[in-house]
Amino acid sequence: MGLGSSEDRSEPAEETAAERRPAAGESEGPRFSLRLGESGAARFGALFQGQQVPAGCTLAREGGVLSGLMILDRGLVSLYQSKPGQDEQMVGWCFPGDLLAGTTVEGRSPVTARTLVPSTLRVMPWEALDRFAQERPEVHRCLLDLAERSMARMRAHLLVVLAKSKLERLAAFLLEVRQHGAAPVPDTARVELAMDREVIAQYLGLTVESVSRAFTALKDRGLIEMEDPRHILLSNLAGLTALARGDGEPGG
Amino acid sequence: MGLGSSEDRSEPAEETAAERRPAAGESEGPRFSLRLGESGAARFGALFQGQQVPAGCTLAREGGVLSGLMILDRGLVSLYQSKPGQDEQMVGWCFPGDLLAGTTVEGRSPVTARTLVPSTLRVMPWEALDRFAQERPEVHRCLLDLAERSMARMRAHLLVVLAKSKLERLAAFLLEVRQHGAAPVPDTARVELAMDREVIAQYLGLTVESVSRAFTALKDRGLIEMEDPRHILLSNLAGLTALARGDGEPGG
DNA sequence: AAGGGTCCTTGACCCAAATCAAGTCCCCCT
DNA sequence: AGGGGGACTTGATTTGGGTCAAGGACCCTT
Repeated sequence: MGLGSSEDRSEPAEETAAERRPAAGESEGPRFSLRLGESGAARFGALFQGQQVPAGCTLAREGGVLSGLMILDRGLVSLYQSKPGQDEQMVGWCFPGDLLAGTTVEGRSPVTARTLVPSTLRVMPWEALDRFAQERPEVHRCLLDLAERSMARMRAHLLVVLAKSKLERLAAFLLEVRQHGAAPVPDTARVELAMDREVIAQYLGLTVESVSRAFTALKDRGLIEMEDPRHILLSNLAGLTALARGDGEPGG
Repeated sequence: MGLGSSEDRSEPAEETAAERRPAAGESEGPRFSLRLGESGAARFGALFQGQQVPAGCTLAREGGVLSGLMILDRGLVSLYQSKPGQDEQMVGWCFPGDLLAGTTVEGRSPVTARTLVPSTLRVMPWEALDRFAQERPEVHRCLLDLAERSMARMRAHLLVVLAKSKLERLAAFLLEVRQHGAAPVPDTARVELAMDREVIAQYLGLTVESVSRAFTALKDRGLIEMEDPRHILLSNLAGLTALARGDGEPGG
């Protein structure tokens, strides 16, 4: 039960740190940048327990105690905040390399975190983190970088939601997914959506119907093609980017 | 010019660190919590240069290099991000105690920061911070706390903007201002707005007209009274809170 | 006191997105 | 293969907030 939350969840496959310890610089290692140098990075990585969890499982609950620092290594996690009264509201996601659970460093999670796809977590219990930090204080600096990354994404999200139309929002969303997706080929303009329309709608501050119409509209404008609802081909990246930035006039 | 940005700005009154060094625990000291213990806090505070800046001056520019860590000690700062094409979009504020400029720790500012009222900044150049951190590595931990605080506020903002109506947004805004205002009396339900309707509108993702109508609507419902546009009496805090949370039905 | 500016409010109208209501497609289950 | 259900799309209608256009209140200047 080394996971961050002690709440109910489907059974994650347990693995020891030793089994998953990466050699320094190996591609299997954690995907966050460490700035600790080779040996430091290897040792930091080794302290993490890698855990695999299935899709749809809750990693942290809003207000719940976290037993350690969690970093997402592979997969996709969505973050929710409860709206008193109604159901919960999605407020963001974690991509591989992100600090989980809204990057609280100790204590209680400010959000509920749930996997959207099967994911791998690296978990470092607080005591281990403290021990490591005494030896390599730069760890905190590096956590700050991760926090900054989260904030940058939140600011971008806020910008989209505050100032953009339905179409612009969806375009921005697709580009964000493409950017942070696992796709290693940078000019591959095909994204796989790990989430359903409902989740996208919540993220963008729209309704499911509006999202669906926005997809259709983008398709009609020749900016995307849909193989199926979850597989989108961004056939006009430049146009999509212009639209997302809000400077592209829909002249037509 | 020890200020964070080397850009043009109105002349801030320069003061030496010595003049403003606070005694440990003195009320004049920096208002952020340090977790460094008394002596540590005092030394950290002493390293900061206190600087006073007038209202309306730009402390950091998006993409601009910051010469040091800035923490807002008194006053109010708004943060903007540029929307390519159009003018800039407000994305948040800093209240006293907040890390400035979206809490980047080194390098370039992700946002433009501008004072809304005359403010006091504490500035720590990077070199001084590094020196201090070698001696007291906990500083980084404490910066992480500040970052977490920023993120919590951003999440709350996102929640408001994603899921709430005009009235709910304004109610949430008023409560936020009350909470973070300088008012020392917790049950005083009177807030002074340091910003005009335009800034409020940008923050809430509305237009000036909608904000104005929302003020009027809150007044008509007996939730607030307006002495003048900048001085609001929250005459029904419970009702306002219920509205902001979205669970209060506007029955009537 | 008159004039002009800025900020705020109000009114009339319009439009983008929400809501309500069917469908359609696809997958899974038996 | 047939049936049921969830996810997605589409259509019709409503509505909340945007837009455009006047006012009003206040301040600052002369």
